[in-house]
Amino acid sequence: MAEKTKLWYLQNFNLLDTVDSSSMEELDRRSRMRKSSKKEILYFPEEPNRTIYFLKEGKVKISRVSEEGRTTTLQLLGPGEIFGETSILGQETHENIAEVVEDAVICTISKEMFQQMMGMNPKLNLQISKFIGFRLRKIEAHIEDLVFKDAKERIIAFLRRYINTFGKKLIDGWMVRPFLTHQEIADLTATSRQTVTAVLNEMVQEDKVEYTRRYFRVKSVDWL
Amino acid sequence: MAEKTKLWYLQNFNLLDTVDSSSMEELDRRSRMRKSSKKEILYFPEEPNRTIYFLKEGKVKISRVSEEGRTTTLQLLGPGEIFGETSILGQETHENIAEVVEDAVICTISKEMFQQMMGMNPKLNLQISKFIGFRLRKIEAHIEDLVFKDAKERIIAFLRRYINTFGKKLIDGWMVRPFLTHQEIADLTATSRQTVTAVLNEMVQEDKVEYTRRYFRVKSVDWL
DNA sequence: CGGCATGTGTCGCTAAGACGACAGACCCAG
DNA sequence: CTGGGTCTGTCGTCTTAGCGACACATGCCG
Repeated sequence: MAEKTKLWYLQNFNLLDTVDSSSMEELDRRSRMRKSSKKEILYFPEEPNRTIYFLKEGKVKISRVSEEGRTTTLQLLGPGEIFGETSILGQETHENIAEVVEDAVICTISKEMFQQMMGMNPKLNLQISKFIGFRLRKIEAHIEDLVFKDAKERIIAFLRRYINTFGKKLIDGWMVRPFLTHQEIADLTATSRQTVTAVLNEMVQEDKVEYTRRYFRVKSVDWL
Repeated sequence: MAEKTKLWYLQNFNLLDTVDSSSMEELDRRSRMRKSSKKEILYFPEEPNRTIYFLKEGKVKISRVSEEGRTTTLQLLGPGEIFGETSILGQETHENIAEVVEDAVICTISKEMFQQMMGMNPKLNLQISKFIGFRLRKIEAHIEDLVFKDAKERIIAFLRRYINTFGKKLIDGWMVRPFLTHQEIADLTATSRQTVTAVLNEMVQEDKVEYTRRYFRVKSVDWL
């Protein structure tokens, strides 16, 4: 099951790879590219939602802030992912915040143009459907984590995903760089900064892991 | 904001209403209808996912069970709603359990047929997109509740939604029937049965609410 | 109509984990 | 190279809510 999902994911990871070259060119023509640096906010809740974003480089986080000011991060996105896809699902205003967390290169295209392209290109249409299905599953898995896992398990599950998505495999383990702050991990896992610190250090004690502010290293290959 | 969502929801509530009559007939021809009684399971996790379900009457719950046997309910669906829509989003096996919780009348159609119809009918296509967007928002709101609200707030928020969706307005309040068991509410809100009992009785103390095993009544119109 | 299964009400215990506080480390900008 | 802002490590405290236990109510079915 895990195997299957992984394969499926890899096959479908980069939406744009599977689009035929003529559409690809059209997309290229019709979209705009820009660079955004860390801390830039791409959209806020309540803002009109008329654009699809393709993240080429960097990282973007999608999050929510409660009325009392608490923050939770719904997703951390890397190169090859898209976001703002709810605009093509009839959602007229944003409900989340999109913030660049690592200097990014982003392509944008208006939902109208994109919908037009989808209409002419069944393959693209299919890809987008699959992508949305994938996102739905991801969100439901997030709920499952929140309900069934305790804080420590959530943090570890997140680290696994993070390493798998953004890390590099070494002979003797895995490495990710740059690493996140404890607060960022806390927001991603709905825990507190202090708990993240504690769990991380416990893993260091157990000699499973090593980290500084710059990198995070897993000392075993099969920690997955 | 809440107003808008409500309106939007009502406009789009019954997917089938907005489909033009020729497609409607076709759908009617191609789908199968059946009755299912309480406790019947429509699908389990891991089962192949090749069908769209239209719930005409009754209630169905979509839930998950953890490895340790804990249960959480992701959604409680009523007449006019559809489920199993992930089949058209490329999800090949189910990840949730669909169980009838109130005797139901359900139409089913194979995903292939439905996709074919969607291809020929842009209006239907649009409706389904909106529906999926709506579902996505609902799930994200669920996460927000889990992260930001405490047990009591989640229970109350759920009761509001439940009353709004399934209740009838009275001169002096609202009424729903039949009512859920405390355990069912607990599963829906990721709390424990005892906590639900406590919260419910606290509301009875405060004279806001009245209930038996058969019905639940809110004693004020503006409890919404 | 009586008994058994299922649901409710209420305790008291316990643990998880949030939070504030504060010291010390780190790191970049000036 | 140094100082201030940010991040980390560690305590102790406090609250929330889950859980087991058990008595009682309800109601369904034979």
